[in-house]
Amino acid sequence: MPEGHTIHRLARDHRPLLVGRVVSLASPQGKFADGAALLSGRTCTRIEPYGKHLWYLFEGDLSLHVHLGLYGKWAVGAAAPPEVRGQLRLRMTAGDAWLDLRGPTACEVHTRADHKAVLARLGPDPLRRTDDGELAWQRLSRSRTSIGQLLMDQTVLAGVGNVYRAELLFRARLSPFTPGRDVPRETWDAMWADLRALMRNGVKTNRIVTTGARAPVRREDAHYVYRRAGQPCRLCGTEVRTELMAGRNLFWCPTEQLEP
DNA sequence: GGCTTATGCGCAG
DNA sequence: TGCGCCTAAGCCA
Repeated sequence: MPEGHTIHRLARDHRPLLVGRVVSLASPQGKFADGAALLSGRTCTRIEPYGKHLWYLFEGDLSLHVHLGLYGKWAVGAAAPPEVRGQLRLRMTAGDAWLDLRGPTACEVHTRADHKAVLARLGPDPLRRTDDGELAWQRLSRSRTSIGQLLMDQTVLAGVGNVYRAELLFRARLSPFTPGRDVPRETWDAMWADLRALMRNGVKTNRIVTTGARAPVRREDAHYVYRRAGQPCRLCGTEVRTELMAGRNLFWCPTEQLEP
């Protein structure tokens, strides 16, 4: 489930397998053959997540840039890697570990300049301790675009996807259709703080749970509104609604979530 | 086993 | 605005 928390979790899980080690790269599918050859045999120095992007830095100022998109997935294991089958974009091996990447939107070699260029167009990432919501506020508080769309705009905020969007707005009791510039400052401050807490919990548990349900959380108890169209709102019983907003399914409760 | 759906995003038009 | 990427889980039979 690749929203920002997934990417930060992957970084955390992959670091002990790769950082400080010589890594071999291959692209059985062939689509990344040149890049794999270029990076193979180098030592991985650092793994850096930012929003939904992930960089594996190697010596020589080159990095592997991965964006999972909607379908991308990593599989990881120790000892003998499984027999290659299907479309395997990238296999990395280091020591005992193997890491297989399938279906990513982006898997490419970045120079330091490429890396910087991507970072330059991303908004603050709630999962980065030193980032703060001020930059996002400057953008959204001047925009007539709906808060529902702004939250998904990676140049405003990095790492939020469709699940966090829907759940954050519900928890703030804010209508997704509210123009950015009509969002009260204190509402935004509370949303930023809430988002940080939600996403940190997402990294820890490797899933998105926003209802405060206690573990073990059943899938149907994990969210307030996301993918609950037609079901009763957990607070007021009103049917949760859905509608396409900028090509993505939006979910909200029309009773609980009002414009300010 | 087949069909539907999806947490993303760049591109054509 | 709609399509294509390309994968896997969830659902049905």
